[in-house]
Amino acid sequence: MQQGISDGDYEALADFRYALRRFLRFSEQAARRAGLAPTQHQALLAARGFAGHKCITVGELAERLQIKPNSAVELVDRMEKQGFVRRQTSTEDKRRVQIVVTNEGEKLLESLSEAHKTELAQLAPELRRTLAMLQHGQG
Amino acid sequence: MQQGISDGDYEALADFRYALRRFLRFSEQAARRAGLAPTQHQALLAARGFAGHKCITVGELAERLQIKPNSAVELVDRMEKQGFVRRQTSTEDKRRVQIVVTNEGEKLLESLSEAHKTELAQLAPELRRTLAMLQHGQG
DNA sequence: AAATGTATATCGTATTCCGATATAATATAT
DNA sequence: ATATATTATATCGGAATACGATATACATTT
Repeated sequence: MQQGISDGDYEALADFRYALRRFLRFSEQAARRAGLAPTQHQALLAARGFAGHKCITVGELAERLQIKPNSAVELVDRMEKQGFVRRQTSTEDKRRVQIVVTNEGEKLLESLSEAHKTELAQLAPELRRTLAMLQHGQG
Repeated sequence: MQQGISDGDYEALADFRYALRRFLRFSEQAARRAGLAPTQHQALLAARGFAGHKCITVGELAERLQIKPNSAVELVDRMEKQGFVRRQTSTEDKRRVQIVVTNEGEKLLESLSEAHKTELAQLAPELRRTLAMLQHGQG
């Protein structure tokens, strides 16, 4: 069989999506409880977790969040207004704007990240299971 | 250390989110190309992949998509209008409304599911890697 | 049969992403 | 060096969709 979708495949795909949705919903609610819009949380994480501690730029943020650059601009607007990040125009290339996470932002992110690490430990088995089901069938 | 978030944890969490975002974006675009809103695609999948071939109800759909029941109602409204599903009030409990996928819906879902199976085969290693990084550190 | 509970439906609202467009800075070509 | 093209960010109006509050129909309990 070169492709072809079986009942088991549909079920695995559906279960995988369900596990993802639960994770994303947990994440949304945790962020909201912390006073952050979900995407703001993800932006803080993208900034803080950007490889090698370089400051992320607006464009790079857009890529990491898979949104359009103009949407990233608006996202940073909102976060800056609430004091979670600061803008800093790059000295090398003055078109670029780097995003600096404030102490307040950092604090929120740390607490959220602990919760996420815990939650992911719970959900990882189900994610792995459904992925494996898709690839090796039978479950 | 009983918890505590390291640089590596932030990076793993961020990379995991990035992989998820890319998958979700792929999925969105594939659905849109097929003429489906992303959530409609996921609803079709949830209906078709619902364990044991029972017809999914509006409320169960809401649970599988992790949205509120009234949002599921609206989603089904839109899908019904476009001819991807039909409503069928349950005979056992006339409060419940079962969602029947039409041939057209089924056809779209099959083609999308093949694409998703392929794409997930690509992305699974990165998902597994970032999950493992979070739990066993060192990458 | 009255009261309580559950499943779906309706409607106005809010959030956020996007496309189109503008502006500033840099890179390239002549 | 200067005109042109490209890249990065910003602005704004519009569209989609999920939500809360509320309504209705059916079912269950007492």
